[in-house]
Amino acid sequence: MAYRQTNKVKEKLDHKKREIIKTAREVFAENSYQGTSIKTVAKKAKIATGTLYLYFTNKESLINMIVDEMFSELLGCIKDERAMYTDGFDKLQASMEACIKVFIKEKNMAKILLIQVPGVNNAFNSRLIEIENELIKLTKEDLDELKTQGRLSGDDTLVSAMAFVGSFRQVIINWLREEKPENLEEAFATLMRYNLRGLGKA
Amino acid sequence: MAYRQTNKVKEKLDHKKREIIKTAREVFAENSYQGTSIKTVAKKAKIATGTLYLYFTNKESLINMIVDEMFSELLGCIKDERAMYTDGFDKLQASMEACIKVFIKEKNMAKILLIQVPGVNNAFNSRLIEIENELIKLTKEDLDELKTQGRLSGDDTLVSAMAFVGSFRQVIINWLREEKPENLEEAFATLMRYNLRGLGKA
DNA sequence: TTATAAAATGAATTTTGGTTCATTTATATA
DNA sequence: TATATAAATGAACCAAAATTCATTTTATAA
Repeated sequence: MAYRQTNKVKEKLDHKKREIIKTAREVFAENSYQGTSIKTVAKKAKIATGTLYLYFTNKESLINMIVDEMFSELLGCIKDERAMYTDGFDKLQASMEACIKVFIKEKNMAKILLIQVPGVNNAFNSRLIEIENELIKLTKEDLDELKTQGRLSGDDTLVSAMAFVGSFRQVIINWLREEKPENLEEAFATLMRYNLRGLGKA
Repeated sequence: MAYRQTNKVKEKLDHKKREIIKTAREVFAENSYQGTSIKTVAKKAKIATGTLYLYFTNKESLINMIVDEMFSELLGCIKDERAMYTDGFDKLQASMEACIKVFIKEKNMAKILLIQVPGVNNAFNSRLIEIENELIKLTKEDLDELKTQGRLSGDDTLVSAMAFVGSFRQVIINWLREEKPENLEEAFATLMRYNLRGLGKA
């Protein structure tokens, strides 16, 4: 044999793959999945379109990789943050605080998850919806626990969990779209108070 | 001249245009804007693809017409319902009740407005955002009024208004996507209580 | 009834965007 | 340095979907 991939090259390729993913996240965040073309991603990543296909078998596998990463990144942060508390209300707060932290740090992820989500028509979107539902499920579990402890109003915990998540979601979306409210951290405190009252914290 | 459009024909054309719009709403609601083809719309409306272009200059003008109509239909209902009350809390409730009523009656509208929203850079998508922001604005006005009356907690009314609208939005989206909660009317009552507590109704 | 113009048709054309592949460039070993 | 193989290129290819247009059908008025 006259050639075998060396470590240096392997690292270079890895780095290039990360570069493609990073660029794709930016492009998907601005336009939707259906709205962005592979050619655009390739051009922005400064590679030929054919090169992209050396790293990903097709458009779908690229977006799948992105969603998989976002999935574990976000839910990982949430679970880490929650693990620091045992009290139900604290865990609730921890979940949303983790979300906000990640979204502030990774605005592109927030845009893909919250703005570009829409229809359920392709595999990509249904994965995104999965993340959302997972968060609602976690929230509902906290609420059920608090309810059995008698520390909550008797309302339907599923609806309450959706209201809880939805209120955060809306504020974050507006922040992403038009920088209103300007200070998301501050809004977070307001939101937390709003929802604790809403839940009927006893 | 040997031919001039008569009233009977004019009416027939009008009716056909309505028929196309109605069909398109159904198709756009199921697939997204980008996901539906003109041919599908035409076939479902039982006309040739070319015929559709006699009524709309292109795909975009069709969706624009649809969004324009939804815009006035929904906001019209909201304003009508609000006009029946003077008290701030009543007006708040009236807004959301109007939304829910319209969405239950016109599920296709709800799906297009809340789920099939495509990417950000689309002209008609900004109209959708307009509707959402208009509702938040109306809500904020109610909250400001209530605040000056000292009937509300002192929290930021913009964030509260977003939380308010967002909580409803989330529940309606889940209802559209997976029929959970099953009974939207009942969820509405729960949501209303949740938000009134959240607002710090005094 | 017939001539004329409107309305409708759907196959043909154009556009768009994902994917491939023959060719070129870079890298590693002898 | 020469050679074999990996990696990269981007024009060409292909499929799907938007749009057009030559032709046919329908409606009006003389």
